[in-house]
Amino acid sequence: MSPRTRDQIDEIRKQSRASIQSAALKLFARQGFHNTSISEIAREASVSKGLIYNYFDSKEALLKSIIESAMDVGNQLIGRHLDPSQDPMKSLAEMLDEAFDMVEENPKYWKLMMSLSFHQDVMARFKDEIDQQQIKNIGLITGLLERANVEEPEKEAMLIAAMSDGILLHFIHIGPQYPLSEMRAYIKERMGMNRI
Amino acid sequence: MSPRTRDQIDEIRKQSRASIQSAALKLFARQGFHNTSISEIAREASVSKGLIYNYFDSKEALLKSIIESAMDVGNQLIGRHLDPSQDPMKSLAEMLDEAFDMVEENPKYWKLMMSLSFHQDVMARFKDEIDQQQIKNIGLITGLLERANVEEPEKEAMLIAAMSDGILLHFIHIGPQYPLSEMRAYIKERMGMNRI
Amino acid sequence: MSPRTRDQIDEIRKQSRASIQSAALKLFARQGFHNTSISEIAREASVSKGLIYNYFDSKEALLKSIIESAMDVGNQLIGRHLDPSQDPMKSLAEMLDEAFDMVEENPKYWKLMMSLSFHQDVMARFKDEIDQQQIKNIGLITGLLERANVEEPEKEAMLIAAMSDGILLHFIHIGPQYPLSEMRAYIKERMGMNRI
Amino acid sequence: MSPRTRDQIDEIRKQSRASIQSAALKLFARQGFHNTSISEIAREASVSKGLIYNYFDSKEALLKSIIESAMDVGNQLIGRHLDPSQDPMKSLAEMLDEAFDMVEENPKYWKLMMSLSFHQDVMARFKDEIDQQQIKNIGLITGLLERANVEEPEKEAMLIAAMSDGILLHFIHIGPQYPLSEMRAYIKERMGMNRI
DNA sequence: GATGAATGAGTGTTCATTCAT
DNA sequence: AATGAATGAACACTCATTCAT
Repeated sequence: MSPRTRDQIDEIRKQSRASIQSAALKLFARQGFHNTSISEIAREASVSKGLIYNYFDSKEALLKSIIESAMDVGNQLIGRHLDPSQDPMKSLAEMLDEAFDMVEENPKYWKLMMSLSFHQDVMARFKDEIDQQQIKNIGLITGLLERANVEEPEKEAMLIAAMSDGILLHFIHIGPQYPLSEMRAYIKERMGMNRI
Repeated sequence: MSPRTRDQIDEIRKQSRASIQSAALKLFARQGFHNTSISEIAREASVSKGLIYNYFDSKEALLKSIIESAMDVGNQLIGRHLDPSQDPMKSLAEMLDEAFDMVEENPKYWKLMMSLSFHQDVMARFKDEIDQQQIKNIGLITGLLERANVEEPEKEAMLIAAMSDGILLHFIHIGPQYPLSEMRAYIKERMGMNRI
Repeated sequence: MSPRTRDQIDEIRKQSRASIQSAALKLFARQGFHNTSISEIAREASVSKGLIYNYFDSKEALLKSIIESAMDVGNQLIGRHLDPSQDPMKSLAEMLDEAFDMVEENPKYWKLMMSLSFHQDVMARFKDEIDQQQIKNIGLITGLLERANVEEPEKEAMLIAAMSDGILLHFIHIGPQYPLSEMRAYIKERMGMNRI
Repeated sequence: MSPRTRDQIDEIRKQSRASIQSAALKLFARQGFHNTSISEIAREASVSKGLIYNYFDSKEALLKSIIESAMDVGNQLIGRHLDPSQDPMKSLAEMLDEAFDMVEENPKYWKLMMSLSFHQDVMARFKDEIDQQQIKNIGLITGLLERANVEEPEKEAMLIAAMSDGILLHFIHIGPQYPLSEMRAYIKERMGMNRI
């Protein structure tokens, strides 16, 4: 009956926060943000409605915390494939592989993120960051293609980016019956990433 | 003194319907279906709330009418270029041209539709219908590519579809500075539609 | 093409008014006042919504016109059975018969009227009149029973009134399978109106 | 600091529920179901609109709960007086006494319920249930009268039921100056319940 | 006399948020 | 740290009523 230590309290807080975020993500991804109520989240997390407001200022703040604590994942993909000592087409292929793997492993999450990227109200402060990342990606790919002596490196880069996003888009919309692996292989062959 | 003629009434109805649909599309695309209220649509269309229900049974019926219109446009576009007496790659090139023309001529509309397609709260209701159309369209393009003796006609068809949607997606995010015309030309060259 | 004569116009007006009232009564009786919309009445009368307002100031005024143009029917029943030269129990029996006949012939109408008699908002100005009529009826029956040397004429009058209204009430609530005729015969026998 | 105990919560819920039901009954009876808004009920119960939906799924569910409560009371009243070892006419007299007592002790409540029973918009929803109960009750009284060797037990049962409801109806219309006690005594005498 | 497009106040219902405990 | 009763603004939708024709 002695009071909990600070460490115990911190641990409890951390777990409560996490289980709320997890329940919210699950529901947001399944049924959208506006179509998910705080009551549902509370029920899913086996927690009272009131408790959610102990940890998050509002439903929107809860969403933002989810986005923020996961945005890094995407950001880190980029830097991992800049090794100038490696064959550029191989780098490109690996980058593509990793992106496809990520989406394939957690399609619901990326569906949610894509869907959210069109909500101006919620995403206002993230849109810029996302656009930046997009432009940076194109630039990076262009650089790789230049090193590979491709003829129109920028257009090719944009085409590869559009193709990849288009395929992921279709995968996200159509779901697991979309032949993601085959398309991944086909795009690499078709765009000359298998030269080695 | 006498009531309006049927023709007058029909004209009035047609215009009211259209302006409501247009306002609704604009708002649905900008802020999502669940996050757009009938009041907002009414205000945007400069019309009373009640009038919307003279023309559409429900908010959802209004949405459906918008989506069905867009699907019709897409369906007709493809149908116009299936003439079996013509060179299939030429048909494909014309199809692509017309699609890009449409987007270039009315970018706002297609921006809205594309944006709308990411709102899963919206698309859940129409997923089946849309999937059907997607499959049919892929099938038609696959048919053209078979006639053109392309090696992997189905994968190539899916790649072309993904590419088009990917370009459109980027156009939407990046805006008017996206080199849409150049990409159109590059695609046709890169995908072998300039053989003739 | 000559303008209609005044007589023709009057005839048209009269018929339009009547068909609106008739449609309204039908619907009010079937589904209640608040649950019947002007649109439904217009449809039932094969008339435009606007036309109803040419003839009646409001939905409530339409209801009042229906009640007023029919209230007389009930009021007239009373006076017809006061002939002091007739055996009082026979008068009573006849009065009862006529009341039962009326309700049996048009149960829906009387159901509506009873139902309305409890709506203070609509019936405010009719309630008093109806209550008056009730009290007058009791007084009249008491008089008849005194002439017939019944022991407790006022209580007996109130009992007969309560019985009659109770039976009609049950008939109205339960509908055509209620054995109205048998009950009518039984009450007359049980209350001594068959002495003759 | 700690959340309320379950007992405290149960007590709060019970009281809130009851005050909403009470306010609703009052208004439904006075002005009908369709003509009473949830806002009015909330105002009458000094409670927010939203709270009503914490306790009742819909306006109709609220109505149903009110009617079912009243039907329970009626059902239990009859059940209490069916002891087969007792003189049946005495049972009947006691039943009647208790019913009149109930009305006399809480005239407002029964006034409301009776008034409610005339709103066909309300009763349509419960007609079947109520008819069932009515038939069952008539059957039970008929049984008592058979045991008492009354000549036409079923008609007599229906007459007693009609009489009771008729008296209640008059009591409601005429108000407190209606001689309820005298009528009760007179009925029992007149219908042969004082044989003992 | 007659029409029906248009209005907007009002309805039942939902839900993010607050707060006493 | 945690609860859930309570709130009230917002929502989708209905409908009596108006008015230009």
